[in-house]
Amino acid sequence: MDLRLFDTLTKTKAPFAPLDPAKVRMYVCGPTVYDFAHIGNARPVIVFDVLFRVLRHIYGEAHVTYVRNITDVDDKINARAARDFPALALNDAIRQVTAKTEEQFHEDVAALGCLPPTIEPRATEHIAEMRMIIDRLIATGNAYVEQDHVLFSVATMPNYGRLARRSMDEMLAGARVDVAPYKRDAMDFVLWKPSKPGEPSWPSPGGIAVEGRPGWHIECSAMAWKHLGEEFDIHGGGIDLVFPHHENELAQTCCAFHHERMASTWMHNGFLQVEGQKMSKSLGNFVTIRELLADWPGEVLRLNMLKTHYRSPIDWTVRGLEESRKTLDAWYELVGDDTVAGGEIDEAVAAALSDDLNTSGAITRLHAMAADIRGAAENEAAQRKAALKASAALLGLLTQTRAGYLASDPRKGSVDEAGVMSLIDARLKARAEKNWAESDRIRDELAAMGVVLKDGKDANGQMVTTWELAR
RNA sequence: GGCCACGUGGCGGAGUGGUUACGCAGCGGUCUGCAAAACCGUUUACACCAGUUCAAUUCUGGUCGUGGCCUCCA
Repeated sequence: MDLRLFDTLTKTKAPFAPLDPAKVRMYVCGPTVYDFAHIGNARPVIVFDVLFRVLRHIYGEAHVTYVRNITDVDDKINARAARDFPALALNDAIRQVTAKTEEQFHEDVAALGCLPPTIEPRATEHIAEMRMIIDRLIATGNAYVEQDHVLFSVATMPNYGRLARRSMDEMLAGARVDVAPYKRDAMDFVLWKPSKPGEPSWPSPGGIAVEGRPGWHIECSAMAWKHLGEEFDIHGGGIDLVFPHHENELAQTCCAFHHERMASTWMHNGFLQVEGQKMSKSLGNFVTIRELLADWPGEVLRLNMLKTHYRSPIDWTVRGLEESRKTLDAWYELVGDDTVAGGEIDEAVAAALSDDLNTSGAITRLHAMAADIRGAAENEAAQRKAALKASAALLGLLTQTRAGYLASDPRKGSVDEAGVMSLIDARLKARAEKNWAESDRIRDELAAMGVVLKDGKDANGQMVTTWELAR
């Protein structure tokens, strides 16, 4: 399985060769924990979960380290803490906000079928590493102290702008940033800044007397360095992070450790729109994972996300979700609960995923595999079901039992199952007596409850009626 | 304003210099007491205009449209 990945830095798809195949290392920028994650936040989590699974498949579970950080130092967190816990001291309030939000995030992404990362570091636990990197940058002349701030001097980094593919002139031409008085150059960015009274603060680097807190970009440089080293294999995140966040991380890490590269491959997922419009609170189409999970099984959200290639923009629509649910309903009905374990992963599925995570290509192949099960003899069908499950699992799909999947459908709770079953029995009885009027009346009654009947025959030719919720 | 990405049939969405993507929906059929489900079959495409080529949806240029970044938003 030859993995090829698209690298944002070179804008080309290239064969992936880990620095050390015994220790494949990936870093993905995680959430800032101040509120429920929205469906746009879910995209990188799901996309890089698929990559994590593919890497584990190729190199072995023990040989892949996936680091996804939690940003728990941030102005928005401070604001939220002050708003929600006015009675507490700010630092205690912040802990309340970050602990609660982190737990919600973990619940949400687990429902989306995402594996926990190998390591999930918190920014607040890596202040010492940030100070160390900042002091190194000051020592090398890449950073300077001004009015109790530490700033990165962009002019000292000849390649600055290469990830975002823009020159300094271009950036200045389009800049709408106010140049702060402590900046020597308009493009310089903050590594460390003084804390306001009551805000979280730590002893500052660079010999600054007052306490302060880190800038955003330095957090990721520090956490990636601590857990993955000076150079590692894959750095991922949303495309909006390319500039300035990743550009600045790259500058910090490369200058501090004297490397040309930070990560061998930079990967960025595309943006998500909702019903054809950009998601924003003012448009009222801001949709959280939690809200979607109230209407759809988590796995439906996952499949819906993976139908589109990760670099393409995706339009998140109810119509698309309905289609995704229909597909999963059918697949789960097909494989059932009695699938034998240890199925072989289909080569075409693996090949599609190794081609820069072509998830739609892989899903196409899953459809074909499902069709093959329908036509197969019973003993062969069992094998093919196992293969379908094993192959889908590489995308984190069909990882549950059918019962587990059905139970994850929030609509299920709205129906009285025992009542439905007794109505079905009554209808079968009426049918046996050829009382079609009564049979149809019961069918209509169930339909009014949103229950659709499916008549079939079992192996002995006996009439069997199953039901599902209206689509 | 500067930089960048993308535009495939009713919808979603791969891919390719010349051959059916696939899924959903629709339509026809089998089955059924009638339906539904299932199964079989099937219509519709490559934004626009030029250029390169024997041949372009696929390469090049332009136009229009959509989206992203430049405002610590994935």
